[in-house]
Amino acid sequence: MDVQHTYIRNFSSHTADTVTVKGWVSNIRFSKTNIFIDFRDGSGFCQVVMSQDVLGEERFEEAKKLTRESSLAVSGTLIADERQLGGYEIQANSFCVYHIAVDFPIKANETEHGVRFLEDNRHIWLRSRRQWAIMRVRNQVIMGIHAYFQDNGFVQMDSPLFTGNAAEGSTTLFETDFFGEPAYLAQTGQLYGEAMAMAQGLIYTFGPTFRAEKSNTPRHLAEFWMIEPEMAFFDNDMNMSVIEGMVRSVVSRVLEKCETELKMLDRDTSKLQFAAEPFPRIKYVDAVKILRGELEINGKNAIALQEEDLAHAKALIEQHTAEIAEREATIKGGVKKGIRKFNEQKIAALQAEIKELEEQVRNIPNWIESAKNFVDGEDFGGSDETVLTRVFDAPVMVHDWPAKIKAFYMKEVDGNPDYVKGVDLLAPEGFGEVVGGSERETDIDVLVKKIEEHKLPQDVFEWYLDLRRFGSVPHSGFGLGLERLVRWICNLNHMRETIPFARRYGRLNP
RNA sequence: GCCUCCAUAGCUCAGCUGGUUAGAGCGCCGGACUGUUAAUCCGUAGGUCCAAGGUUCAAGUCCUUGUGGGGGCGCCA
Repeated sequence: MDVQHTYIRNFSSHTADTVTVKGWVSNIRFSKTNIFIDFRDGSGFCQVVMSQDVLGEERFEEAKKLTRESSLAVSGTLIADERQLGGYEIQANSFCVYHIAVDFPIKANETEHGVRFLEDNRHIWLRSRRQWAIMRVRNQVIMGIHAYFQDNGFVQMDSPLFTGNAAEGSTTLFETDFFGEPAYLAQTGQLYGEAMAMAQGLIYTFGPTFRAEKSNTPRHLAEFWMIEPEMAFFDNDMNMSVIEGMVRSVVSRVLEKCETELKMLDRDTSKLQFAAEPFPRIKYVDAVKILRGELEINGKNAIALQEEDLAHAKALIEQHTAEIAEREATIKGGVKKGIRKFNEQKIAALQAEIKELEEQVRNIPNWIESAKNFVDGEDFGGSDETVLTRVFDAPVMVHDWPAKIKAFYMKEVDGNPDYVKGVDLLAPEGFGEVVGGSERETDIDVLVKKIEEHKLPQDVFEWYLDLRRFGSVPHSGFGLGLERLVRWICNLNHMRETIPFARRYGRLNP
């Protein structure tokens, strides 16, 4: 690629003294003879200094007209400076303005805005540091997934987005008009993936998926990107090995390639460094026992841990409240403005934290009740996943689920047809289900029986049944939610930040 | 779909049991100062208090309905 200017990310390999960069003003500070610009060019961030001494009075006056998000090209001397983010600073010799931006609505500190305002302004919110970092991580997650599968001999396939029927019969689908016939936007490509796996052996899909449920939660989108590998001659244990291998590979790639981004996101990366031993694999029946506090893991009791968390949250609230009172007393005592401001900021931060803690104090008792009274045979709720994963340090794989709460195509556990060989990967820190998969039923008679039991129309599955008529083999696969993985790795409290333009219940624009 | 909280300046919020002319911080604009890091200091401008109806001598504040939003639950990747 041949370009005339330099990208900030390439500064470390840049040899000449002078550079030309093209980009935008992220933030700007004026002093009498210097202007300091937080400059961004898409590839990174760098401080640009414009001095009256260097530029001359006339050009310096021009530079004073720059505003946040104005666009410009700058040529100048590249100076290594450890104090600056990225380790460099540019002393400008000349500059050329493309456009002066007027009244950019988003503040330099995006956390001062409400979520509604930011999402309404998503098209320009994407420019903020935090969103820049998230999108960079997302990019590495995507490339990491491709790399893992490609390196292991998988073939990428695209499954259709229009389907003539609801595949699993359970979820609500978006209906569209397909030349006069009703058609639905795909909620999964799995059945097509199975067909392709019988042709290519190892395949994976990577594409958009649509769910029309009116889910209004931080972990649901109406349009999201799903990765669905399907492996011929793989049983569910091998399936779990693939899940673990892929997740480890992607997470370590992000840790390696996105150090700056994760730092910008203030991510505690120790939580993403898993021990060498395999991710715990626990059967559903044992997960239920752990949840009810009847089974301990490494001396950890799930219910007791929640009670500890609750007590801890309460103690922290008291501690913060005391600190706020103390700081308020300091302010009332009459202090210099700088000190007053400093204390006011601390108080605001503490109050925000208290708000979150109070949310926990409200929620945890419900979670404990829900976990204690969990009914064997039911599906886990969001809070149950949080309580369950709390006793582990790594992601957990829960397998061998009750047949009645899982899809028709899952293979029965040998000698125990009430359970099926499904597996869910639950991420730690309350992020919940990231992967759902299973070994598929291979016996056509069992499959036909299951289709009947699930009250699904057999005729639309005839092509799928053909896969069992001609060389049926054991095979497995899973679905990975890209945005859920990004959310967990970046430690985001909502899915709306994991994708450039979120499409979810109540949000279609911009 | 259910539970719960909320809607006040461009943005984030305060406004107590109803009581004269509705406040702050940030941003904008003007000025001062300054190798600055969310710069700092001084000043100006900026409001149909979500909508409709009701209670009252008096409503940003209380009641009803509607609309929009946050958080939790369900459905799941």
